Amino acid sequence: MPPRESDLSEAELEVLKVLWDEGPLMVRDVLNCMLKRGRKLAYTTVLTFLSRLEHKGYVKSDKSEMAYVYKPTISRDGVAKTRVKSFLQQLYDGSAGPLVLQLMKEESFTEDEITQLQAMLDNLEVKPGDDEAGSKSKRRRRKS
Amino acid sequence: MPPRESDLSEAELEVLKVLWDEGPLMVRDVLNCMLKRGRKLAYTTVLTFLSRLEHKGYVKSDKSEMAYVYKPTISRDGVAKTRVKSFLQQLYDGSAGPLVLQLMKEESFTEDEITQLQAMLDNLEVKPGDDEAGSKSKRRRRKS
DNA sequence: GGTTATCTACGACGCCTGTAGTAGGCCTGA
DNA sequence: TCAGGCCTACTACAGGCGTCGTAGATAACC
Repeated sequence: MPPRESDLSEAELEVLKVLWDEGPLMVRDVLNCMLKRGRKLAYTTVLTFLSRLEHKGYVKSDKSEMAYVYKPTISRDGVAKTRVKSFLQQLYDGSAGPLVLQLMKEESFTEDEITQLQAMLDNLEVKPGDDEAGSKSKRRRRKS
Repeated sequence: MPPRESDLSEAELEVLKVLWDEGPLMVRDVLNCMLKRGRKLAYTTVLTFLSRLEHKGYVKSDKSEMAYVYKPTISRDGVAKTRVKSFLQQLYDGSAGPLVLQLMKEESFTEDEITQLQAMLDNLEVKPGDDEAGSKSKRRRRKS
């Protein structure tokens, strides 16, 4: 197997984030955003990251006016999904349950998130099939 | 900042997993476990990983009988926590809500997990007006 | 005792990553 | 027209990581 799957490195991800947040940008704009975010680096470093990202297919550049404008080719959500998947695989053998449980135990949530969670849970509990027969004992209350 | 925080690489994590699962082992045993798990590599490669892990302080070795026996110095949970934290930081700016929501949406859970989740949620949802003095944040945690 | 199987210590190598310098091209204002 | 800027292409380099190979020490066996 190849030494390493061509994935996003940490620095590359940061650049992508800027592009997601601020839309298509020229190198200098990306640099400025990074600086604004407390990330100190050189113009050419940013250029390197963008080139590598383009090489890997994560951004596309268009020559417009003076300089190239870079724009992501994948969505933040897409990346998030992929990374969550592989994270899950890495640490929990692919099952989400333990992670969620741990997060619920260790982290905190907004009222809003809690409400949504409750809603999803209600939904989950009723969804796994209409087979009311059998294991209804395990089912928990649904919202009335 | 240093090029990279001295963290666990992917391969090193795999080795650690073996040690967590199987207890203190000698190099050869670790190798055999890895092979059993479908990870093909050379004896010396495993040795390298173990040495690096020891150098980083994640395992300790004791000379017993013929060969060194390696044993983790951190718990699986400890590592999991750290990594979840940094993962959260990387992708969701540190807040767990969005991740949990996404997981709930995309992944599936066992009855048991759902039950536990519900229980935790119930715990989270304290009655209105409780307010543990000076509610500066709208985040909720379980009572500890 | 010589051969064989282990184990450990070192070194090596190529790829990836973070970070940047340099050189050459093009635009612009004096 | 020339100096000063800004832009891109190319090169570099050190350190981490995945993967081993080799050589010396040690134990075990015939």
